[in-house]
Amino acid sequence: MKVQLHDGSIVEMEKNSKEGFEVLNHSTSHLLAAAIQELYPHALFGFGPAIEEGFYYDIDFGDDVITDADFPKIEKKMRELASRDDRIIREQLTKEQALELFKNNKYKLELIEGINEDITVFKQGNFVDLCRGPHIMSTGQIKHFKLLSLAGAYWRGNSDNKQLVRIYGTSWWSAEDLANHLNTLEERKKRDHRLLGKQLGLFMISEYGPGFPFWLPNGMIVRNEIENMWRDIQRKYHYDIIDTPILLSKELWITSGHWDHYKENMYTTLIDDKEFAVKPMNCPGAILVYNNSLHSYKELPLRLAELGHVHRHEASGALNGLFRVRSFTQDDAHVFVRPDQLIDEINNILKLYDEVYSIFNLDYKIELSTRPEEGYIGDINIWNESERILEEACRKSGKEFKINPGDGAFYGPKLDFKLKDSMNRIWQCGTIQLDMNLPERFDCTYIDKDGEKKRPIMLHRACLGSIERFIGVIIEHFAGAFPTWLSPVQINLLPVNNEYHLEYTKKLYEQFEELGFRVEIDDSNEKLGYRLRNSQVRKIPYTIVIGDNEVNSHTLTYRRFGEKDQINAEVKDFIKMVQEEIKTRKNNKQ
RNA sequence: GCCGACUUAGCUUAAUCUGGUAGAGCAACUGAAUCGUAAUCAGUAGGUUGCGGGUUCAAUUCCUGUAGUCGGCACCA
Repeated sequence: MKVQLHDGSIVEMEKNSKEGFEVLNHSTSHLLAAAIQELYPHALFGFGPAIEEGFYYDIDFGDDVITDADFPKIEKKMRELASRDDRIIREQLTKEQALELFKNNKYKLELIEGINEDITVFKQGNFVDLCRGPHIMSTGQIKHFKLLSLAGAYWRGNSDNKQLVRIYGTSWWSAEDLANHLNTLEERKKRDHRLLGKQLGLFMISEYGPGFPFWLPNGMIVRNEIENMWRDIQRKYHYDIIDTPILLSKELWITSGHWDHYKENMYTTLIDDKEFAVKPMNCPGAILVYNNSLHSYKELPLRLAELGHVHRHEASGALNGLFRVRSFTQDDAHVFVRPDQLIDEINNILKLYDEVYSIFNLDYKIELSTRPEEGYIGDINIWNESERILEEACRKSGKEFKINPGDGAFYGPKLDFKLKDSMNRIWQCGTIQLDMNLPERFDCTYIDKDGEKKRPIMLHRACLGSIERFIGVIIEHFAGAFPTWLSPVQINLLPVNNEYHLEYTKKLYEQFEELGFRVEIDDSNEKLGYRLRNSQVRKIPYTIVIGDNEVNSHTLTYRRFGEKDQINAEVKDFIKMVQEEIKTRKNNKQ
């Protein structure tokens, strides 16, 4: 494909590359704007860029009201314009020419005022847009697109500005690619954890507690299994487990600095006329535990882990299933280390994270955020040294790694862990943050070899992040079909005939229950096909059918979720297999 | 919080545009069929149409307020 750039040159580009896709979508956003201009002559245009999986355009429709019911009409106009195959023509303007051309569009004028380089516009038919490109050569190449949704978006991303109407769409080179993409969107919808959470009885959110999830029995099993795994991991990596109060005095939050920076997101209450706050973070609690006793340099690193139940007042519009809630539990830990231990400790945590993410078959990449230019606290030598250590440790991990210069918090550099799920979506879950602030504020110390009091470095680390959110992620990652160790029900026993085969089935049930398997019998008065279907709908890992053959041979026949194969097995072999799967927390993809 | 849309039985939804006693499928319950790998048949029950106010002879339908949800935006020290 040929592409025209900002400087007017025309280059060859691979159609199916990321860049090629972006150019097509960017040009499609112009086509959208051109169609809107014809249909709604008073509309003013803001930004219209390509994004990861498509494009959008921000538009001020004035008094016209647009709904997604208008999409077919707009798409039709877009097709009509595309069929004219207008050439897309780049023109370079002086600032004065540009200001004159866009004199009726306050948004473009604002943009032009801010441009110091060459100003270019791209024209197609009657439509002209301030744009630095790149674009395709003519509109006729735009054939396979769809408008997807409509949303409000602040002009230039600033909530003090007016909201424009943002129209999202996606554009592809072939009908097949478009269909595939729409399929993926459908598949993601089917996997939506809110939908599956309802279908599988995992959790609920009541209108009496927006953002405060309830765990239903099935979801509680998943959650408990994850917490058991968490406990095993903390033991293995030599963490001490603690628990700290949910309500603590306001004074503490003033000392920690949270009150100053965060109070609008904190829930507060009065106890005997004294102000208390519900913890939005666990750090101060952990520090009180640390400061509860005197520490020798020999005790470090001291690793305090906590399933910390925190509450944060999130804006009502931000709430989203388990992904964004007001009450959640962090798999939190605070590690107090001597500077000379930092490198080993970071490696220890990286190893821990890798082990946990592997359990769920989640690949990940790591990002390092370094010291902000201004407003940071702490010794610059510690900053430099710790950034070097973090970078070195990450590079050695062999994972995809990136540095975000200046993105660190004011109190220390951090690592973020971005997980990639089975639908290629990225979720930020884990973090490791160095903190040079709180140990100072709370005067944390240890007694060093030389008998002097020294300041430890504190590391905040959460691997899953929020348990609630993480469960949301894996519901979608596994499409609700949990690995055996996590499944609310692991085995479903179906007697073919509820009279003749029930006795043997019950014996198996008792045996399995004795072994700690989560097992059910479905002897309801329904045909086998009906009960089997139910078992599949509930995504139970093993469905076992017991009929004459099994009763006579003292065996069982099982079928794995999602598979057609019927496997006849000795009872003891089946037990061994399932036990192994649970013990090793085997995931479905292994 | 902001923009927009939505809210009907446990769930999925029809009727809403054009006002006239809310209709179905699944699930539940009852009965019959006892069945070998994704839905057996018949029947019963289930609704102050999110909540409040208004317009109207009459409101699920129109207007308005409010809560929640959804899509985004902003936010996530």
